[in-house]
Amino acid sequence: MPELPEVETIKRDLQKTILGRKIIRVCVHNPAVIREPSPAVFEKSLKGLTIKNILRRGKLLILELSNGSFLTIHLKMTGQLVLSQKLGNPGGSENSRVAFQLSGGKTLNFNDQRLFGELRLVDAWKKMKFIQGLGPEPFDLTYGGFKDMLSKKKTRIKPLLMDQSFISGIGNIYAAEILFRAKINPDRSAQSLNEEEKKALYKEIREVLKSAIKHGGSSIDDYVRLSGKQGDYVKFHRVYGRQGQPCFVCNSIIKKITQGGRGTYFCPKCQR
DNA sequence: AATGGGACCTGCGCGC
DNA sequence: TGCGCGCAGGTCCCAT
Repeated sequence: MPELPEVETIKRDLQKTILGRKIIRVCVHNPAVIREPSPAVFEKSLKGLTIKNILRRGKLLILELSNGSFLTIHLKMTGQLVLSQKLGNPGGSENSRVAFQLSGGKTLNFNDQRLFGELRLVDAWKKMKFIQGLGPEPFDLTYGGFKDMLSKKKTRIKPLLMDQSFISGIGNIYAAEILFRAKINPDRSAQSLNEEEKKALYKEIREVLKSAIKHGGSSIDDYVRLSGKQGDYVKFHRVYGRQGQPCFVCNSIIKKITQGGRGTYFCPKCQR
């Protein structure tokens, strides 16, 4: 599911709504999503703690708690965080897997149809293996640094943009949208890009992600914001999911190919 | 180093 | 109507 813009949107939604609230009770409806510690310890340890801060690193959400520990949430493909007035129904259509009952009468539900999602309660999030394997945040990168990173890579540019150890936060939707706007064919090798193309890629990474955050992310399938409402960025998509339809720029037919087992959408005329 | 495939799961849409 | 197949915003692990 969510890539950087969606996770950032949820982070900002959480900051506006649950900072300073206390966790009254935790109900684990499906223990599969609790990766550490055991579900019973997870429930017990969180009870009574206050939410002090909300952070994001790559596609990972991090909730800082009043005793110095951290609740980390990875939504993977179908995870959702939804704040509601009442407890989520574990058998309901929203697939509530964990419910956090908060002070002030609201409940934060972690929903996840496919159970790929991962919740962890840890002492030091920066030491997590997942975090240590992450490449730089897109907005922290300088153009010079990005250029150097690209020049060392022989791999194809689209899978590379999705490689979290190369740059963190970009997934399948935004890799496609960024490459379309930068006019780069997804099959090109990273080191084959010329200066102008590298500049365009750097610029579009920032602009596409920034715009997607501004519009609350892309609601394809399951993604919703904390309120349960959809993000509005899909209307700005130019290629993702548009195979067989005409390019908005040149009217050519948008193609779909497979790269690294993932669908890749692009305009064969605009992207060279 | 790079790439492909499968695994983890559930549910949807499609063709027959 | 029903069944089987392919597919899905992610990541990890193994084989070549």
